[in-house]
Amino acid sequence: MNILIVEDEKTLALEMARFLGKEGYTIEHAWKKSSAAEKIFVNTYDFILLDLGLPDGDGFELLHQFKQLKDREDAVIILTARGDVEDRVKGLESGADDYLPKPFSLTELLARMHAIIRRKHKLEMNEVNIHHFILDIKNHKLSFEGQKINLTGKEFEIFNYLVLNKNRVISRINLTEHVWGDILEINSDSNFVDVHVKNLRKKLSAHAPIDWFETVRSIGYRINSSL
Amino acid sequence: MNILIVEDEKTLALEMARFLGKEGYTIEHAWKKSSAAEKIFVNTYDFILLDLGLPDGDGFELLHQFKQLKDREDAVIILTARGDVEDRVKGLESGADDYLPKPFSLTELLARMHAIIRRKHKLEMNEVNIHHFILDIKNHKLSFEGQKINLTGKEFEIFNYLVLNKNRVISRINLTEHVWGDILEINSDSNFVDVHVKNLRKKLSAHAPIDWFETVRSIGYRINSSL
DNA sequence: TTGGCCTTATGAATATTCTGATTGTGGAAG
DNA sequence: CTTCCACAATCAGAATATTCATAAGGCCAA
Repeated sequence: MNILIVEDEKTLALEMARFLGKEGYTIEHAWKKSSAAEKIFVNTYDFILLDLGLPDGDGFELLHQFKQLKDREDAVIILTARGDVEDRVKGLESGADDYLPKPFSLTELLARMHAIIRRKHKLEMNEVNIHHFILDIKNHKLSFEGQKINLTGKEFEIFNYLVLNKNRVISRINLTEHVWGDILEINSDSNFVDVHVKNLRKKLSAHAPIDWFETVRSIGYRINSSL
Repeated sequence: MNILIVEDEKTLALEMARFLGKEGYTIEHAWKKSSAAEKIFVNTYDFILLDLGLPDGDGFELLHQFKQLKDREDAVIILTARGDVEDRVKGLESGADDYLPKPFSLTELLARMHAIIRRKHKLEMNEVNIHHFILDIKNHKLSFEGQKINLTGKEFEIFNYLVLNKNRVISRINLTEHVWGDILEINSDSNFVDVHVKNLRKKLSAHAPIDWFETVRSIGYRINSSL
């Protein structure tokens, strides 16, 4: 999953990036409203972590601009100084998904993010069940009938993304965007996605047939919930 | 589906082409108003993505010219710099189907396109029901009473195009244009359309009679919604 | 420095598309 | 009613495109 951190306080931003990076998220920064706007218009993110007090403008304006965009799924979490009850209300009314008063613990941020994922995908827990495989989003674990399956970082991210978007075709480009983030140059006719998918499939199919994990030729991949 | 990209900024144009290409669309470019006009008069497209600021003229003029043509179904999406509220209003009044302020994310462009398809064909979702076959346009999936049917790319495109234009006769040329795009050189004394139609029919008729999938002799094909 | 992971490179395997020849068919002309 | 012809359908194999599989090299974190 890819995240945009909009935060001018660099120490905090780096700390967040480091922490979330270790959790397997792909991070991008923006220090100012202007650069944040550019990024938001051009890319899509799974999460936008938005500080309201930016050097060159109000974060609310940015949120407002973002909300004008249609068909966007990005979850927005507002970060701001404690006690601004005004802000909190205003933020949520403006369409933010959650609000986190500063200072906050990174653990709490993560918990909120997980909660949002649950909500968005209508999950009871931070687990998804696919054909008897159990994907534990929170703990980055995958198991099959109690048996643990060790996936590498990229493998997990790919599986995670495909499972959360089950029954939809996910193009390689889309997958790349969300798993690798911005890195895709215009060139990049590499096959790293295919390689990871192949390794992932190998690990999965060691436990059970995975005919529900389809290749959609010349487009991408799709995981079907029902066969 | 075939798309005409009218955009002079080549980096952006190529990026769009690459992205949409990988999503299964057939792409054509035009860098200038003049060449765009030529193409628009000669061919028909499913989508025309129109940048307003062209080197040799105003994109509006082009849009205007296009709107003079009758019996054209091409959807037009205007691309222009953010904040040009004038342009926005003018564009939509001139008969564009949607408006996308630059910069934009490719994912969003795709979402808009799907939305337009839905709107044009009065669909609730990106699905069409034909005689108990369910065609899932967005996810490149076809099924019959729960049973999945595997179509190749061309087969899917053909079926898709015929179904969206059901109850109309579609000539081979028309079909070729939309499925294959510009590629048809003077060569095409071949019967590749027939071959794909035949294969498609075979896969369909394995599930149910398809007397609603007619051949109109010396013209082309037609799919009837009611029998 | 080591071990695991990610990426690149390459060729094999597979699926799809196209070609060209051949057979089948509707319907107009006689 | 039959014949004939242009067009459509069918078929199999060649050409192409895409994906899968394997392995090696590089990078990063411990």
